[in-house]
Amino acid sequence: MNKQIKNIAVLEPSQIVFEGLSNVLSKSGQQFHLLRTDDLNEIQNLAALGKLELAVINPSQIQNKNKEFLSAKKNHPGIVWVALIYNFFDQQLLSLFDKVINITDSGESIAEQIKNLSNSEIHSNDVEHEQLSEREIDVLKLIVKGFSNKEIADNLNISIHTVISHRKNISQKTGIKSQSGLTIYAISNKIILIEDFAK
Amino acid sequence: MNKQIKNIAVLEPSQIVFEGLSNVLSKSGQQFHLLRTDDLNEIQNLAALGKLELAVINPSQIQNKNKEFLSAKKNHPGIVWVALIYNFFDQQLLSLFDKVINITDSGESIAEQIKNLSNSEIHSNDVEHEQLSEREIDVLKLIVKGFSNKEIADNLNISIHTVISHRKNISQKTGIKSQSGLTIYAISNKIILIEDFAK
DNA sequence: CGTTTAATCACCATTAATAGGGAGGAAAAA
DNA sequence: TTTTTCCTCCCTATTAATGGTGATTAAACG
Repeated sequence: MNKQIKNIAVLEPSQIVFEGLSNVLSKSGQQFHLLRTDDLNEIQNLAALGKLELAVINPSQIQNKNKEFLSAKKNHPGIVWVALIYNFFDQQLLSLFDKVINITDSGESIAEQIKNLSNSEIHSNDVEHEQLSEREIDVLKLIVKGFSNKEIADNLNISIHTVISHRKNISQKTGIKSQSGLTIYAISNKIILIEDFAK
Repeated sequence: MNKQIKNIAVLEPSQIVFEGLSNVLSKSGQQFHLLRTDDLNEIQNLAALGKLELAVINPSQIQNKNKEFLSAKKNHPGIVWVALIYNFFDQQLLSLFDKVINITDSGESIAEQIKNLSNSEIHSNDVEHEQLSEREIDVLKLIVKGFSNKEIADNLNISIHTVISHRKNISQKTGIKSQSGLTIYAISNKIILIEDFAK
């Protein structure tokens, strides 16, 4: 088993999670060097300096930055990209990662999973995530809030036909037809926050 | 400022979160003694021994155990009940707690919030939640999955009229008419799990 | 300077959902 | 035992959403 120090970039907004991860990994018998980062660019800079083997990322931090993330992956194929999740995320987003680790797994399990990740034999299926346009997101937000097409039209000061057009495009792009599916899509993609509803 | 050791019971399934919290609190300048627990009973046992001042709880651990939780609160009025959240929770569930802390807050902020919590001047509003009937929940689950009334009827082997009736009652009871609202209601109340969608 | 994308608007036909109105039976609570 | 709740079913209108096809304009990309 590889006993070298592994350098890991961590993109995670919660200090608690970062420190917990650090603790858990330090007990694993392998040495890790964790670097806390604030964005993808920082990870890319670290990667450019070499010796970075893993990037552990909270997927919320790359949301709506798919292209950026994909290009980072392309530019640094030696890195294993790990999603550390403690929330609901869209499957398409998670599929961009080489590995998904859940925060509720036991410490040993997490350490084991990270230990065993090597930068070989990783191949990901880069699904191009079709982005919604600004206007489509406007409409989606209102759909999710339960507004009718008419209400959405009034709200955005456009014709109901336009709203319907946008809806069609949203359905086509996402492959989701039901309002509930769109709601879940919107929650998963942080287009809306569920807290807004629990007012 | 109080410089005594504070005993805190922590009900949190994620080891990472527990250890991160422990780290963050240890840097606060006040001494805390964290006891990791697996369920409410354990917290009550600790409370019975006295000297327990705070309980930090992941609300998912008391979901569907509202009565148990309320009785624990009643039995141990000296304890401050804190929700530590890193997920979406129903506002009514969170309102059972004396304080809600978000995991994405900075370490200093979290430590500060916990330091400043005293077991005085805490009062909560215990809201009774109107329950949906079994059958209504069956229907709601299918609504949220995006099924049409016809599909729901076929699925449950009842007439479409019955489905519509149930929908009427659900709307009346919850005050929610839109599919998206119901979806969020169902997610918040764990009637459905969002993971089921990300198949 | 074309090409593409986004945003806007339109019509038509079909299907689905909502908002009212009831009604009967079974089971549980008062 | 009366009352209430739940589950089941039905009807009539009205409103909303979907699917398809198309068109115009403006901005952005190359």
